[in-house]
Amino acid sequence: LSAIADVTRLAGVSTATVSRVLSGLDGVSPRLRGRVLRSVDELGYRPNAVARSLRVGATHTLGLVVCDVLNPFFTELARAVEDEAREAGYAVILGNADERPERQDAYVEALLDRRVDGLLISPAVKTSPLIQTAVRRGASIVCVDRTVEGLDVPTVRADGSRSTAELVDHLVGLGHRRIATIAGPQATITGRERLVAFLGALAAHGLEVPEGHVELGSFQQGSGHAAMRRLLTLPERPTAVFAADNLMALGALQALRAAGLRVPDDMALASFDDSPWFELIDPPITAIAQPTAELGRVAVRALLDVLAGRHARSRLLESRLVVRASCGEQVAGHVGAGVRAHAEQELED
Amino acid sequence: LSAIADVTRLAGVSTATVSRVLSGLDGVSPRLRGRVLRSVDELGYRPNAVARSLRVGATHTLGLVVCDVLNPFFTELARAVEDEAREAGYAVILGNADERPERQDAYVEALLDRRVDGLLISPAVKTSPLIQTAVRRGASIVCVDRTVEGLDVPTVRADGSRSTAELVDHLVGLGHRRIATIAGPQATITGRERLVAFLGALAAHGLEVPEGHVELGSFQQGSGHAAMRRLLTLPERPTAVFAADNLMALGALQALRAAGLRVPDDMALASFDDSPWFELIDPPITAIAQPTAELGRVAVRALLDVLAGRHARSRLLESRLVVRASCGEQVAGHVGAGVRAHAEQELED
DNA sequence: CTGAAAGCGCTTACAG
DNA sequence: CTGAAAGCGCTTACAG
Repeated sequence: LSAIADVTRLAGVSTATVSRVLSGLDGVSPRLRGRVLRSVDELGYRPNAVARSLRVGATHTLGLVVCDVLNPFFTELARAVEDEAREAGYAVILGNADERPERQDAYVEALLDRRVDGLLISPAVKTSPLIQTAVRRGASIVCVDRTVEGLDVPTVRADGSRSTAELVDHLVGLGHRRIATIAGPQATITGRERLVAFLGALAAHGLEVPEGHVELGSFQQGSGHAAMRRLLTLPERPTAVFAADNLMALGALQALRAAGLRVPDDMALASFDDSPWFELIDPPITAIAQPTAELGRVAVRALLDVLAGRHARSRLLESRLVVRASCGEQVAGHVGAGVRAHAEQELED
Repeated sequence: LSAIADVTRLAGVSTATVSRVLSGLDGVSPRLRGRVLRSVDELGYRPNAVARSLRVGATHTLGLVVCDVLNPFFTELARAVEDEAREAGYAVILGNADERPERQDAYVEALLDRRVDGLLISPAVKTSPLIQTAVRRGASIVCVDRTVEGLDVPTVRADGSRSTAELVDHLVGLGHRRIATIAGPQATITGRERLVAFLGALAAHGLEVPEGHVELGSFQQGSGHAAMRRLLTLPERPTAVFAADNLMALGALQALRAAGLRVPDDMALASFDDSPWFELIDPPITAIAQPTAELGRVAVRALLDVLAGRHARSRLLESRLVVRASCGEQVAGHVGAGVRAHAEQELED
């Protein structure tokens, strides 16, 4: 691999001139410019971005640490992030926390060591001393989907409360009274928020949640499977289950299939996070759709704002209920009113 | 952010000593070592990996360029790559070619500029002059899933021919005679291989493929949808369709649903690439499963071999047919014989 | 055991 | 318009 010195030698100019030509600065005579360009071409010279980064103090690289790359929600998010970042001239290094705080922290550290210009994190849990001190030391960080408690950084997420309440209305409207949930980890804001909204909405209908009707999962597939299996052994079985994410819904469905139970007759099922597969299941699965790609794009833009020294707002996008058949016969026109497509409101300012 | 100079100042030692302590080299007195460690701790000093990389000529970072991150196959692959790389102390920068050659090349260039130690590529198309010259200039590259023509680098992929032939046997055994395919791009080895195997297997059964029964898709969801719609308008409609990947099968299924057709009675469907959703569809979808995660891990190990100057073999893993109900009533014991779980054979050496 | 110094490959004031 | 030189933050021979 050739270095700038090879070019200077071949072109008979100084490194300053080579650098100026390649940076597109003017103030270089056409003659020298031509010689530089020809030499660069002949050598196939490409500037070393590592050296450049050290010198200019920026890597034009963003870090993205997600909770679980196997979760389609985060896949789609990552894709949008990568897309938006690329358009702005940034590469992105991806880290997968696998829902484990220590792995998340290891990634945050590795990315910061590599001097990424900014970091996009969907924190595995609500607390992270490491992230706290990183921010205090001046790291540019934006949280997406989830927040870290007491951390003063812009956060981009979708509200889950409202659509969860709509979902409960939908279920109750269809006659369900014993509604269970497979909740996410209560150490995450999304897991917590969805459970609180679920319980609150049931209470608003005067419904109590019996012992054992709140299962705590890990947001991963296996935990959804196990939780549904436990729910099925309950003496007073629920008639409907709300899974707090995509992957747990998948696991729950597998458990229902394995038990030979039919949806929605034996058990209604609804999920947070939509999936293109849901409409192909028989019956199609009712779900709450997040504006996933938009979350990613908005988060990147917020991070770019931070990097540019501009003020970046936190943003709370809307999620929306997509009613299909998995909770029972649909009452015509029942839910339409509450549904707004990805409208958005602000958290702060 | 503090630099090594801050530590030397606080600890009253030279940069050499700080560097030695942090690199875990011995030959530093306990007294100085203690002072360095205390100062590092107090400052929260973390060595700048960019500077280190420039000095030692290695970034401990791998690049991964995949065709399409929205494709679950590549998601799972990426996850395995990231996992295996992390265990070896490497971070991975992810690039998404989105099945577009020019975007792939842009990523390859950006990653090489950033001096990744090695590059894992699943090339969007069979030819890439850029990759060719990169290899000639000494870049460490391993191909995964797909190859580049005439490129002499280790390649890790799964054989699709054998299981595709098994699938055709399965279809013919169930009485299908008019079998169509939604093939992948013929400029990719996987797309080509699967189509060639499909046509070959039909020929072995004495079956011809009528005009219009070979649809060419892009490996992406929309193309599967469009292709199935076209197949449905054919005067002599096929009774079975083989989709050359996951996403096109998803699109095809959506088209069948939209047309109100039942699987397998109105149309049998099988797919290359398995999905956890397939067993939840009614009927469960017959598919060819690749050892995806293993492909990723093996590819990383091959790349690490290259980086270590060891010889790395190309590897051809086996894929396997997973018979479910989407092609018709299953004849008991019919396919079992040909099925081997992820056995493997070598391409070279 | 310790430090002064060179050097990785760039960019960018500074001087001419 | 051009180049010599400093410096980004490290590591690593080299000398003592």
